[in-house]
Amino acid sequence: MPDVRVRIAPSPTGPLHIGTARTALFNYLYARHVGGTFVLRLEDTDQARSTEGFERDILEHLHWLGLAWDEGPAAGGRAERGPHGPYRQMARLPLYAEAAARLVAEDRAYPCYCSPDELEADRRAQEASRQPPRYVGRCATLTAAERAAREAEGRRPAVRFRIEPGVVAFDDLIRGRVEIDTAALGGDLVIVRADGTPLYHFTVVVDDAAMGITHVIRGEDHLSNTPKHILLFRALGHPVPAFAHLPLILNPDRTKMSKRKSQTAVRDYVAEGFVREALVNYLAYLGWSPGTEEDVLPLAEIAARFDLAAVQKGGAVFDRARLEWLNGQWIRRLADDDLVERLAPFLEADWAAGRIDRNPGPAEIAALLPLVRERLPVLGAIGELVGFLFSDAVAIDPALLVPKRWERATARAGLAEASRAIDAAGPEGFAVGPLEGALRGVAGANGWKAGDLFMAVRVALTGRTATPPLFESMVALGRERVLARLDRAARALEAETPA
RNA sequence: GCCCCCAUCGUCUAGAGGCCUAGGACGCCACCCUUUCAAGGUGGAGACCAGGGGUUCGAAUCCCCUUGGGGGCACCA
Repeated sequence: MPDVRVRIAPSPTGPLHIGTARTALFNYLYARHVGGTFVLRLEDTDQARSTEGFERDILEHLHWLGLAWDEGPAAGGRAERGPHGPYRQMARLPLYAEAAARLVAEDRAYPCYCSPDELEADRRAQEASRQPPRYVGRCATLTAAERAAREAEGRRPAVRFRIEPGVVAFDDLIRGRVEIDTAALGGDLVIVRADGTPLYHFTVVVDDAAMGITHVIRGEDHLSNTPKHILLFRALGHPVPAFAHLPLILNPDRTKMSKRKSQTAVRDYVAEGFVREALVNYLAYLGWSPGTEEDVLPLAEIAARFDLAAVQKGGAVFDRARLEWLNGQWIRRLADDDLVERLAPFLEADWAAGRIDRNPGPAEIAALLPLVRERLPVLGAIGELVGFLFSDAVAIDPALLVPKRWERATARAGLAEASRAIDAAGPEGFAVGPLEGALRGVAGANGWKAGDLFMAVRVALTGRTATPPLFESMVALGRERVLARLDRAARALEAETPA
C-alpha cells in the first residue's frame, strides 16, 4: 500500500472558516493516525475573490490550531516545503493548460463558444419548463470550420469536458457505496474559462493527481461532484483516490453553516479567547467520537484514536454553549505560565482600548490566576472579571450598593463601619483571614447578615455584584485603594440620602 | 425540478441483533458547598431510537417504503 497522502485545499476568498478548519483537522488526524503526509495547497484561481490578506489569515490560523502541514507553499517568511510544488494554484497554470490541451487533443474536451448570455437564456428556459439545469451541448459537435468562424468573430472559447453517459460508482470511506448516473451531472463541464484560467473541478483533479493524493477527505457538499472528479481522473489516465465525505457543520436551523447565520471565522473565536485546544477538541467531536465517555482529549490523543470509519454520517449543529464549556475545561488545564502568556494580550487590548488604566505585567497576572482560572469561559472575559484592579476608579450604580434586604442608610453605615474596621486593623491586618474576621465582626456587632455587608463592600470596590472572592480581591487591590473606594462609595450614598 | 446523502434526548453523541425498561456530555431545573459569581458534588426532567411494513426466537441496530431534513446541479471554491 502506497503511503497515505491527504490534503487541505482552502481558497483564500475569506478568512479561515470553521468548516475548512474542521476538514483540515480531519485530514490532519487521518494523516497522523496512519503516518501519512498532510499537504496544504492554496486554491487561488478565483482571482476576483482571492486576496493575500485572506491567504495570510488562513495559513496563520491553521498554524494557530496546531495543524502543521508536511508539504505546503512558501508563506510568512517560511520556505516552500515538499517535492510536489508549487503549492499555490496560480503558480501551476501551465500544468492545467497542458492537461486541458491534452484532453482537447484527445477530444475528451472541446472549445465552447457559448456566451454568458446564451447560457443564462438556456438556464432560464430550463427553469421555465421545470427541467434541471444542464448544458445543452451547443458546441459539443462543432466542426472545425464552425469553430474557425467563431474564432473569426473574435469569440474566446471556454473548454468543456465531455461527460459520457453511464453510472459512476465509488466506495466512500464514510458512507459506503455511492452510485450516480452521469446524466444528473449537468452536462459537459467547463474546465477552463474563456480567459484561460482553470476551474475548480479541473484544478482539484489535476493537482490531486500531480501531488499523489491517495485519500480525498472533504465536506459532504462535494459528494455529488465526486463523479465529475472521477471521470476527470480517468480521462487524465490517473488512478482514482479514495474518497471520504465528512458530514456538514450546521447552523442552528440545520442548514449548512454560514457566515450569515453563525460565527464562522476562526479568527473571531480566537479574538474572543477560545483556546486552540478547545476548538480542536470541539471540532473533532463534531462528527467523531472516541466511543468512550471521555470528553476532553488533546490533539495528539485524538489523532492516536482517530478512525474514518467511526465518523458520523449526519450533519452536526455547531453548539456554542458546548464549545464554551470545553473552553473552560481547557483553560483550567493550562499550566500557570502558559495561561498568563495567553491572558496578557487580552488585558493589553483592554488597556489599549482604554477599558483599564494600567496594563499588568506577567507576575501580576500570575498572582491572579487562582481567582480567575475557574471563572473564564473565554480568555477575553478577563477584563470584565478583574478590570477593577487596573482601573483608577470604578463606576458604581448606587442602587447596587444597597443589598436587597437593606435600607440605603444601612448600606452607608455598613460601608463606613467596614472602612473603619479595616483602617483600624492596620497594614498587618490587611490579609485574607484577618479581613474576613474583621468584616464578620462588623456584621455581627450590628446585627447584619455577613453576606449583605460583603455584597455592599463588593460593589463599592468593584462596581459589580459578581466578582472573584472578596477578600482575595481586596488584597489584590491594596489597602489604600480599598479604603478610598469604601469611603467614596459611602459618600456617594450620603449625597443621595436626604438628611 | 432532477440527482445524491442523512435520520438515537433541545444540542453533540454511545450503541455495529439479545449486555438497552437506550448510556454519557453540553444546556436546563433542584439541592449541597458557599461572601457574590464561578468551579465542584448529588439528584431530576428530557429520545415510545422519524413513521409504517418486513427479516428474525429476538431489532435502535438488517431490508423495503413513506415522511422529514440537508447537500449538489456555475465560465464560485
